[in-house]
Amino acid sequence: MAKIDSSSEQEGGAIRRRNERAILAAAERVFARHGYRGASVQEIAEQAGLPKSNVLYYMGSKRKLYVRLLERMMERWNAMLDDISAEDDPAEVLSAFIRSKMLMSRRHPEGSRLFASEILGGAPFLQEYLSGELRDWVQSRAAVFREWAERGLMDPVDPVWLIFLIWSSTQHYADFEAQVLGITGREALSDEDLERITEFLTQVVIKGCGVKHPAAQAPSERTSLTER
Amino acid sequence: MAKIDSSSEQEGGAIRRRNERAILAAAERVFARHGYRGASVQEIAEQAGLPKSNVLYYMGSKRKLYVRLLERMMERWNAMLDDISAEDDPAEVLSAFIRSKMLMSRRHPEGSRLFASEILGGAPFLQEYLSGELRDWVQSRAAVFREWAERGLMDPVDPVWLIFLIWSSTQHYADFEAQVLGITGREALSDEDLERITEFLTQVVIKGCGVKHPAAQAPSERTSLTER
DNA sequence: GTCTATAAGGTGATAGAC
DNA sequence: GTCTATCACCTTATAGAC
Repeated sequence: MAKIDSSSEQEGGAIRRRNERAILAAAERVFARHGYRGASVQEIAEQAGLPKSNVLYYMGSKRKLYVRLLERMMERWNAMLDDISAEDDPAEVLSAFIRSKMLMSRRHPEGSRLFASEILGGAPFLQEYLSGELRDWVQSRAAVFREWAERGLMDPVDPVWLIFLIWSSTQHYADFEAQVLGITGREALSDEDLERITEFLTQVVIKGCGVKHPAAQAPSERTSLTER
Repeated sequence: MAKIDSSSEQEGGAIRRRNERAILAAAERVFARHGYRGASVQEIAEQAGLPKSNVLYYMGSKRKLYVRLLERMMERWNAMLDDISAEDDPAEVLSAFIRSKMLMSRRHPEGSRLFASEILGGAPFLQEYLSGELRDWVQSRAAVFREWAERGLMDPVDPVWLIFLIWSSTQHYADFEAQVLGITGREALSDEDLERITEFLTQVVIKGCGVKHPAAQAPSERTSLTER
């Protein structure tokens, strides 16, 4: 994958850094809302408080800007995906997995929607990533889940469908936010709501997959999957 | 307006009906892929095998065409949403719910993605529907779920989060099809795959929410299969 | 570095020929 | 009923003034 130059080094002045940040934030919103084609550089520029040409000057092209946003989102994603091993406790790993995904929906809803929009459109820019890097990640987790099942630590569910279940049910609160708010009649979901939902999803997944709790072991501090 | 009336007194002749069908099918694909703004009437016309002006002649405007597609999808949705009562068996109702949603993803993937795209963009055309009709539907189901919980037929989970869980995890296979195929390395999901996924989701939800099986099992505590 | 002006082409919609 | 020609506008991108 292409590296991400975080734009903060070298010749980037304070102005450039500030403008780029504003453009990226605005672009994430606009692309998330209208998709790649539906988004216009003009609208991005307006939301960033800059003239249109400035956006193209900094980012090169609409396409490059879009790819850069996708890569930034993939980096956030990767930063979250720690390694696990068959020696870890299934309940803890699954719980941390769900929690970190919910946190991702909470902290980067526009990024999540940008990603969703890209997938919805057939993933023209991400097909390589999906069938390469991400597929490998899923397969390695699946192998661990299968070993847990063999050891009788959980039911022999298909690990891939389980991963999709966790992804979809957590991303839902970012991607379908408009629906969630409309149906619940809320203006926004509170931290407390999110906590309740996280607990609900964790319980359903762990209980639903027959995950055994380690008999004599208190839940140890396992913070590698959770942010902060 | 002189109308050539050939063999059909209904609104629109055979040609019109055929063309409208082609336009609706093409438009659903294009809107699903690129969103409302990103879709062009030109592309819809090409995929329908008609000149651009013809699409606008039949449908009035891009906007009307889009709204018509959303309404058609809502109709399909409504046709699926049977009434339930607290007297029904929870396991059966939840199982049927999941199965019908999976079938919806299977039969109308473009419609599902069109809907998803609309929600992703903030649901500008559907806000009324979400906070009105659909909200009422959810609330009435939620009331039934709560009564089941009070009767001890299932765990006291929040019904709304449960409905979102079922929606998200089933729609995932239509909306994120590109991701699912990329990761699984398949060309398409087979009927058998869908059946397995349906069974998996059903099991996780029913077991995860502690839904009791009606006739076969006495309500006494059986801790051999589920904890607590 | 920053922004105005403009190029080259696509957009939704419509008028009017057939 | 059907389709070609056209409208005014908006799109991305660039050239060049300050």
